[in-house]
Amino acid sequence: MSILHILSQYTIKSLGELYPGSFSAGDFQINQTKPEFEGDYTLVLFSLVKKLKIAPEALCDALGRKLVQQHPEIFSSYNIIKGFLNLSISDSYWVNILSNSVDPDFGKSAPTGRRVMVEYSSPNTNKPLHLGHLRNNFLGWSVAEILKFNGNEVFKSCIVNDRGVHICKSMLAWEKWGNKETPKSTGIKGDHLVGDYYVKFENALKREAEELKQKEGNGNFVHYDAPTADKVQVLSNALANLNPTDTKYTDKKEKIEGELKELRRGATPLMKEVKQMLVDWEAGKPEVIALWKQMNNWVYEGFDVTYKKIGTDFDKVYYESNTYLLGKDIVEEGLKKNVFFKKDDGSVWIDLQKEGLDEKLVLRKDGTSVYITQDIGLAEQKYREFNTDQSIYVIADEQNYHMTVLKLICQKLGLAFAHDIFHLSYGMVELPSGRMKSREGTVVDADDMIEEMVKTAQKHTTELGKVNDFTEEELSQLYETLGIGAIKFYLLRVDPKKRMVFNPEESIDFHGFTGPFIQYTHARIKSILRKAQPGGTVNYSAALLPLEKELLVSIEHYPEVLQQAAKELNPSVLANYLFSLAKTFNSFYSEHQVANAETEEKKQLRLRLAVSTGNILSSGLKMLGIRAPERM
RNA sequence: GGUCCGGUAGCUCAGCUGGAUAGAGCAUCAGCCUUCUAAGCUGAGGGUCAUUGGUUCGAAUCCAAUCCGGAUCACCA
Repeated sequence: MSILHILSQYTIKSLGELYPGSFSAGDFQINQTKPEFEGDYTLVLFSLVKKLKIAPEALCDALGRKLVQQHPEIFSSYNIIKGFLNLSISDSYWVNILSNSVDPDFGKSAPTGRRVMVEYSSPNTNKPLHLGHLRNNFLGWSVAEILKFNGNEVFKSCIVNDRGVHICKSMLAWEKWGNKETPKSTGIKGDHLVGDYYVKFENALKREAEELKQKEGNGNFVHYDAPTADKVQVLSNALANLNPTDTKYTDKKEKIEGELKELRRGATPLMKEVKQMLVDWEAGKPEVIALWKQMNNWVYEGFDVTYKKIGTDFDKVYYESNTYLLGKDIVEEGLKKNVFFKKDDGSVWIDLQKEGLDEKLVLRKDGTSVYITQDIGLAEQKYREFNTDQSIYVIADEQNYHMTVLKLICQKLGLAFAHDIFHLSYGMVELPSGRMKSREGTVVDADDMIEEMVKTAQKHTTELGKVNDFTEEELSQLYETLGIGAIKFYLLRVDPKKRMVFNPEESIDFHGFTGPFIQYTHARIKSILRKAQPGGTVNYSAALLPLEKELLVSIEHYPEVLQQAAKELNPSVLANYLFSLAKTFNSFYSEHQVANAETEEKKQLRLRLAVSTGNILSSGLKMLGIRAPERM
């Protein structure tokens, strides 16, 4: 049990003995005492002052006295400043926690039997992974590991978006301009090769759309079918009638121009070909299917290399080409139960206006399903296959609306798992110059990023020359450990919910609040432990020095941090803690000798501090997907 | 326009279930390697916690309004 729990329980008990009525943890607050005051933990009791009609000082004094009196093994003394009750925890309590914390599994919870699925990564197969995908992968993987450590049975899953217009774009471009080149013939990684054709397609599409714009300037609109031509007409008129003095003029103009642009793109010969290709794919046309399989396989080979490097793994992989028809039968049932309704044209909708949302389409008028329909189906299938208590979706916050709707629909359908759907929504990664846009070529490629970080690790390591005796194999291992550790930590140290700015210069820094800083601390500890190992027993009688105690307090806090990280599904809580622990250790290390301590007693204590800190750093980093090197 | 999210040091971020004088890292400046790894340590400067009002013993934290930024509101995925 943690000191916070103990404190809380004893406080409740003592209050009950001192005053009439019953008390709960909500009646007071426990904070770590500010360094400028004496004490370890501070009880904030102001909310009880009114309830008990007693002066803060008197309350603090009565409670402080009682706590120290009844539990001298825990509380050594107390003091009162401005109505805050500062409690000092006895050194023996702190020293005693070492018997638990030297265990490599310190902080691990017993199995709870709770089953959780974490869906993450979920890439499209038309282009290589970029920085945003890395945040998703690291987050999902880490959350899964944190949940495991907290006693949950976890299943990592992934839905591969392996079909659709975007893939057809790459396919068509390769067919047209590819000259049958392959990853092998070009030496280009498969996912990058396919991505290159996606870019080629987009560029060609842009040119065709530009040509259409020229034609439209000359009054030629024959490339549109009748209904689209009408729409274009309406929009063009609206554009012409905009009042330039309107405060929202530029907004409105951009919006209309955007819509016109989309219509124009849709009317290009290339888009028409792509749409035909998609129809052919759905019809199972052999040569289209063959091409699709071939190009997807190239992508998978590329992804495998990247996934292996960054340590991404799954217990279950779903493919959209297998699941895109799911959900239709659920919609049919829902229609019978009047959860959905059918419009005159045959399309099926759900009305979410009571929930403050809009009407949402679930089946097109031609009876085909849309994204959300598949998602309902897949959610149902996952539940059936894994019998989960919770299903977490790691998806960027641009899909907040979609995920709200998904959950709501499942609830309205009365599906058993509906309530257990949780959208772990994370913010997008931006560059100092703004948002990454694949169409404008401002995306940071994941493979490039990793390579650069590994090279930076190599550069630093070589300059410092501390591991010159390593073999080539050991060295390249170390470079990856450090480079990938740096980027993982960089992306995980920020609250997932918040969007974050990726600063290329800052990210390659290996000093300060970084992965390598923590890895370095771990290596230092291992270096000490190669010289001496704890032995005998800790029979500590001298007073703890400030930095010894600070370390112990931090070590004691670890299980609590893990619980919080699991509860909030937030690895940044862990990342911040590990940094703080490492920092404390480094201060301690620079002040005090461990292996050559002043006395044997101190040596034994400090060796255990080193062992415990090393364990926590290594186990914590592991849950962030970061390896802790023995030497660096 | 509706809905949702955010605004804390020059930059990137903690702190947000209300508590004492708001913290880190980077950057800047000044120190520390004959002692277990200096990818480290110690110190200094740097703040109208977007603005205004409210709630109360107490507000960066809660509420309201305003300003600024972002996301989203497809028979796309």
